[in-house]
Amino acid sequence: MKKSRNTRQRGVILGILTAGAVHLTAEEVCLEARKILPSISLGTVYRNLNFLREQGLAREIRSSDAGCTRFEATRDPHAHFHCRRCHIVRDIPLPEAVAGIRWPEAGPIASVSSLDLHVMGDCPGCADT
Amino acid sequence: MKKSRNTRQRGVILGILTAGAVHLTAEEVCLEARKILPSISLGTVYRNLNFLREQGLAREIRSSDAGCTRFEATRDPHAHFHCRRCHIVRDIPLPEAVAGIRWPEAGPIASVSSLDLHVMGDCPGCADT
DNA sequence: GTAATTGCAAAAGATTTGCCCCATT
DNA sequence: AATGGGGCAAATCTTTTGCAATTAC
Repeated sequence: MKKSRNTRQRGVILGILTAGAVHLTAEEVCLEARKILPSISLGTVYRNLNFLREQGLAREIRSSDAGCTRFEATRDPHAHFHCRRCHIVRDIPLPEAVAGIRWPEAGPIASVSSLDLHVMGDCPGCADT
Repeated sequence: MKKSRNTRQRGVILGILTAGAVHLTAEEVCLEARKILPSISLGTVYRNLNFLREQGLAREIRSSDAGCTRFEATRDPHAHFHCRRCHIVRDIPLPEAVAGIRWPEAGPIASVSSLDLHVMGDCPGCADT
């Protein structure tokens, strides 16, 4: 693994992703980080998000729903729920039925490294309206 | 539903998406379309892809893997397999286990409108290498 | 004839990159 | 001291949009 340094910026960014189960855009991470390091630049945020992703500490989330890429800290396997009305993204448990699938059953797959499951629908708040 | 016209461009684009289980970027759709309509513009391709999506005839696919958005014609529910090496995207059957889930079991969900399941891994060709 | 749609080019976003300086090791 | 990383700005890439000309109905 490549040599890397423990910069203030990198620590802050990882801290932001780790605090709470948030799903932030790069820009949101940057705004958040500026509360602590007012001069951090968006370029640095992107560079670190990519770095953290390569290290396996962060993941990208892209739904077919919301516009741009969001990031989260890597944690236990889980799925994402997207409310099609208010566009909130929430973690939901990965149903056991999914976790238990023997994937090669599903066709031309030699081996599986990860899963992305997105569930689109209405959240309780929006469904009432 | 809004009034709409049956233009040559729109027909060609839908034809491209429908032919074979392809997953193309907007640019690829444009190149393909130019074999038939040499002067079609990328803007028109985007406009039509969005139109077809709103009509429910096409879907966007965004993986956390490959770079940009791909499009496919709407068909029976299925999942997507992404080879992390050659970046091919293939349809795979949606496992029954997933299709059968009672989603409200999964937490704060009032109702579900659709699912996106992406499986990342190696395809047989790449696994040998 | 009318209005939706196209082609083109400019605009808008999102993300990456070059360069020079600073800070971690 | 050496060099990975940061800040800034320019460059890239993808997608959207304004507008005048065109075409389906």
